[in-house]
Amino acid sequence: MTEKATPSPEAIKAWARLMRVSRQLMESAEEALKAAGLPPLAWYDVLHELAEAGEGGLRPFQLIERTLFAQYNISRLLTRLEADGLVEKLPVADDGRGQTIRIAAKGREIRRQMWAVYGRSIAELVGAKLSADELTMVSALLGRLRHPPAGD
Amino acid sequence: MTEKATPSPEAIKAWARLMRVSRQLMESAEEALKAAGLPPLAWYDVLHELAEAGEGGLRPFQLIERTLFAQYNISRLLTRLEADGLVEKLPVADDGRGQTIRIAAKGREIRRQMWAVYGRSIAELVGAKLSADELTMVSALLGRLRHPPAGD
DNA sequence: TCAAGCTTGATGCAATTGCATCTATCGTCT
DNA sequence: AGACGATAGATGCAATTGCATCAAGCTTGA
Repeated sequence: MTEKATPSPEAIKAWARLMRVSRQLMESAEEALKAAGLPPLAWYDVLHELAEAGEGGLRPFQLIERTLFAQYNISRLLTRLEADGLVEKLPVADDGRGQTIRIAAKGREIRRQMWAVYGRSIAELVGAKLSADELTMVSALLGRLRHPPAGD
Repeated sequence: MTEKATPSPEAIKAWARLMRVSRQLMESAEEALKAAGLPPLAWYDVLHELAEAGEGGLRPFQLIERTLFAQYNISRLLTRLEADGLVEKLPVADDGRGQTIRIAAKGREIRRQMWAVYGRSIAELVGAKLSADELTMVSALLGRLRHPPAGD
């Protein structure tokens, strides 16, 4: 496990699998959403975070931390979400620069509809392919690849 | 492991980890290439396939099968690669529609330079985090998520 | 208090992606 | 041969992304 310039064959294979499978799965899920006439996955990620945050909402920079999207990406995504009435932008009292984003009723509804499709994709693409123990093992191993690493 | 509309918590967690970690790792690798003044990962994928194919080259539709890129994406990528002198487009004898793409000497050289950086990323981001056995396990588990599945 | 630097979020512009469609050629069937 | 559908690859146009930069507000420190 020492740092080397040239990766082991096992590392190369794991990397290749990871890249290929994740892309394939993501595209499948994306396709299912599109087929249902629903917005793309990125919207779900944001709506999910906002739904979990509740009425207090979140600041855009918090969304950036949680979703890993780029700043300009979030900025424009929020513009679209607001234009569609899925979120509200509220001024924040103690910081004139900032704003608080709160999910709107329509946003919760769209998120619900998206989850019906997205959740089904997850169940079919992942839940149906591996046992609970195997899924837990995948999570644990992938967790150690994060930065910072975590094994939970 | 029956098909359900609502995925298990284990499936959701594994999915989330997979999406998040793969994106994070990809971005790290991409960033390393950019920092080295080298082209993006997509170029590597194509050059890699072409290098493996050897002098015979590959048809664009074969590249699509191997890399999972969209047709228009490959078409434009090849235009750029050719413009940079990394590949050659050759007419193919028995099919007037098609062409054969062959990697050029400069393409091999760029690929070599990219691998120096990319390989290091893989070694650091993956090879240094998990043992060989664990990496093999990751590959096997992810392999079962492919379509079609494979466990090798 | 006010200048200098940092943080938050937006935006102009170029490059890329996605979608739909197009052209050209091929293969097949009559 | 000729028509019809399928396949290979390119491309116009709209949407999105990435990069760099900007404007506005905050914080600190002399």
